[in-house]
Amino acid sequence: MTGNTRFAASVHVLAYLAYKSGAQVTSAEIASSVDTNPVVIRRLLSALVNAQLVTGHKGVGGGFGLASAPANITLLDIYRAVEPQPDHGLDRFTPNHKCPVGARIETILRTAFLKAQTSMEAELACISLEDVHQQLKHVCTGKR
Amino acid sequence: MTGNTRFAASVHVLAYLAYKSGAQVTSAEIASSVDTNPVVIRRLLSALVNAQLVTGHKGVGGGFGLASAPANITLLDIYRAVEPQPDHGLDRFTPNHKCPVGARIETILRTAFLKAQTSMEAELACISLEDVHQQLKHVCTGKR
DNA sequence: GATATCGTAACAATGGTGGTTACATAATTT
DNA sequence: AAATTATGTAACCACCATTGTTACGATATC
Repeated sequence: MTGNTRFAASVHVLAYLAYKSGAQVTSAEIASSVDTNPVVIRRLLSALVNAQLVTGHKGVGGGFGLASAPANITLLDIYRAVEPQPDHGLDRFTPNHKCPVGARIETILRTAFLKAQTSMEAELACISLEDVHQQLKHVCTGKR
Repeated sequence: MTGNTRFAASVHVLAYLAYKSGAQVTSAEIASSVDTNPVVIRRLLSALVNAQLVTGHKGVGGGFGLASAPANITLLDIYRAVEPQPDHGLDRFTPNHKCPVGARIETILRTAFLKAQTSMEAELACISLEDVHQQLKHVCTGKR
């Protein structure tokens, strides 16, 4: 186990919206696809609406839909919408500054982590929701 | 906050061993530099010994030392020694397989996460403990 | 006005993380 | 061999993030 399921679930949510292209989809319907509680989905959608990846409407016939074409939404957009800025534990890592190593290691680690993070994000930026949508249609899972 | 402090602390530990080049260093001394409990340090060192990055010796005059030259140890080696294989929450993410999206999204996400992870690890592989050691000596922190 | 739906607070259950104590094991020194 | 020093690791605790759940107010449609 590592990390939370927010990013995975959010990609699922947006993939589902792409799959239902254009329609207004309720949190209950999405929750059924993700197999979780509608409130959990609405929490994610709240962040996604905030990031302007999704639009939501209340009331009868309401629900959620993509705010942009799938080709214009990358996994990095989704990642940034629902994940806090990762720090690899640096905020809880408080070495002894009286030690020459402890005094300087944080700066060095910060630089290294930033490089790693930037590289990972660049990879996520290369994958669009449209790519995911295409794979959804063509991937043969070989399961069941 | 994101993630644990094991990787950051482990890099600190190895940087400290590089700093004390060759000497046998006790877990208590390292703990003082990291500002934590010696048992926490020994837990990390246990993993690092297992990964053959460090050697340890019991008894009077015992302690720990690097198993290789700093130039031969990369941050990726350290990362892999102390962090479990990250899955971005995929093991707890169990969508409804009766839904066409839920049935296929896991495979797609696995592929995407693997790309991102591989990219990040490649970046960590580019930084050696020797690099960190050099920075330790030259970095001007500008603090205080 | 009734109904459907979102938005969000509040709370519980679970599990990971880090700190601490305790103690067995092993190596060195005398 | 006995004392000392240090590792190795189990056990336990406190803390916090994550997720699921209930509840309920707000809002849009019919």
